[in-house]
Amino acid sequence: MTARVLVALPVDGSFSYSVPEKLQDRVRPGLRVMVPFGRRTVTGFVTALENGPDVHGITLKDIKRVVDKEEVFNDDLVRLSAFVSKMYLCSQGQALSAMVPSGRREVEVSIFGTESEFTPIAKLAPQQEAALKEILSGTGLYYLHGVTGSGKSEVYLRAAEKVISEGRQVIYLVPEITLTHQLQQDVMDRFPGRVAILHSALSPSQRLKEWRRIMHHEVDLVIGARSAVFAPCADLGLIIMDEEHEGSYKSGQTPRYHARQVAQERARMHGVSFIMGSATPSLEAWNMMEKGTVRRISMPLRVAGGSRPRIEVVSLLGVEGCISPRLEDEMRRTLLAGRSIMLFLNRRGYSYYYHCNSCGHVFECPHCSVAMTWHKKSGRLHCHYCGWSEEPSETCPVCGSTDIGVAGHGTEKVEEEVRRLFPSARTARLDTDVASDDRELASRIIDDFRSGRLDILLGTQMVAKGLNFPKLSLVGVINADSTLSVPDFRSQERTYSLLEQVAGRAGRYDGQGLVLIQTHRPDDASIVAVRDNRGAEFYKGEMEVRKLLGYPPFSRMVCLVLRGVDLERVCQGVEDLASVIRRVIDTSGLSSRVRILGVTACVIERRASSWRHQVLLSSDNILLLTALVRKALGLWKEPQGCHLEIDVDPLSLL
DNA sequence: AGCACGCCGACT
DNA sequence: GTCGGCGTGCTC
Repeated sequence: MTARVLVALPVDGSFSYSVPEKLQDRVRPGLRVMVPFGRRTVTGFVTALENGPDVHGITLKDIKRVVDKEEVFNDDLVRLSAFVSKMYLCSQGQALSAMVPSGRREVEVSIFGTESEFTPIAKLAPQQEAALKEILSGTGLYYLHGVTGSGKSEVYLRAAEKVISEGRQVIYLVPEITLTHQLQQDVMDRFPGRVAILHSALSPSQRLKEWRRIMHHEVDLVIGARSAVFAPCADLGLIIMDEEHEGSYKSGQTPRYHARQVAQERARMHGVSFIMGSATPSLEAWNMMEKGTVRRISMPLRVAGGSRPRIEVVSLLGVEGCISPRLEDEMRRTLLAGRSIMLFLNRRGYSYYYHCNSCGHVFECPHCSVAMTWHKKSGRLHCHYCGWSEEPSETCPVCGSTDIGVAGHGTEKVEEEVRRLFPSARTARLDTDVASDDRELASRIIDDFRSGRLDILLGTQMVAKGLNFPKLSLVGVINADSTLSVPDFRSQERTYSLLEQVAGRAGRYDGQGLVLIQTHRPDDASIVAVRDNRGAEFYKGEMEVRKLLGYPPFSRMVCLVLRGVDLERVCQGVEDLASVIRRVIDTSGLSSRVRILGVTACVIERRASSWRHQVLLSSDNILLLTALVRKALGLWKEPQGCHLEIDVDPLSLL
């Protein structure tokens, strides 16, 4: 007997091994095994058993050891791994390793908060009723487009209940940070004992335990972040993705898959529905709605009540420091009234962009409409999309001011200024750094702010999500430009989404809330759209820009990043790679469908003492493009000491 | 990804 | 003469 095995290495194809006598009754498809490969021993995934002593007339090696007693993947996952491999340019074995938990021994998951308090099921509002009806009327792709408070979650849960009542399972995807205690508790109350929560704090062994429960259909609903899209539900009946626009759905490691894309394929494979939802859909999703690939279900009303806060845009032009007089004024008023303030410090841009301090003009590439990056070494501005570079002018081309240069306020500076202006206010800062190295401190800060022991909270994006602060009545966005000026064509979209998240949390503000958005670019479409509550206009305009420039969603991109310690080799490497790709494009007659956008240094050219250069490609058809790249990679070898990272549908190019 | 095989330059 | 660099190819 022989076994067909996929190895957990970047090696294409499957390999046959003979099953030794003593392992005959222990080797089955769905199990991991250890196999000799070259002169090493590696993990393999058994996908099939075959008869016959050998396949290609070569003597087969023996399987060394069987890792699992019970299956850890099924045929559906093997088929899904084939898709991931093709789509994201990795081996099928690598795809499977990304899907299956690495644990070996099962470890019980401690269950917290099992006291299931009975939550009365509320009657659905008409718009929820209508949404649910439409979703349950057929099978397909749906998008719940509605603000926070429009009651999307209840629609998800009702749809899940229906599917579960038919004996099928549901995968419920949420962004990493949204996996809060509250949501876990709600779901566990709703489906007692039949839920698996795949949160990031689970050890591989605990994850494996949950994984098996899912496989055995001991749970009906799986809730988790990105990787939960691979949950081994044999009776899958529905996939849900909340906050579809969130960047955390895209993996940062090989394979760099997007859970939305995988979910879409998986739903198709199983013939089940896929429901997404957000107040601020990604442009990719928006495009699918426009084309009719995804059915849009609008939920414009706030079921939970409350209204949108007042939103005011404050120009930073001529403002000294980072708190405008207008914001300072409102802060004083708010503190005097005994209410609390949240200030958003959008994370500072990764790179230096060039901007005019008097009119706010940002120097953009004339070909790409993307902010250019200031390079100290060359003293020039560079575009990381097409490679264009130019000498920065001495004066602003818009207003003629000479007050131009590198921009950006650091977070420490803002904190310092707040403490100087409001020395008696109780102020705290909370960002990803604080949260990651001291979780307890982070939750204490949140508690203190909620209970009124803090007056001012300086936070990054992370505090914008799902938090409910009773005394909060003023939100200040310190500098909306910091997301706007990232050298990336998606910066507008991100800015809109972030500001709308802040603004759209009506009913979470105490009384009549106020949002003050400080910016050098008060007329930017993304900011105006949030101020005037005109999302549809923003999408329309942004879609036009993307179409004009041939950016996603009107094209698909692949970014190939070569990194290595030796700059010479890295440069030579990407040049060679680009010419191989050019050759493949020409020989396959695809010059009208595939474009090399640029061969450039990455925006972050040096990281962890490695140089990074990239080849950026685009096409109207992603599978055409990935097939072409696959072909080119077969004709090219990494220079030694260099490593290639493949990013299909990159979300950011840094 | 590793690791061997094999082909060219500068050293005991 | 050989040690060792790194391009090339293979792994059931």
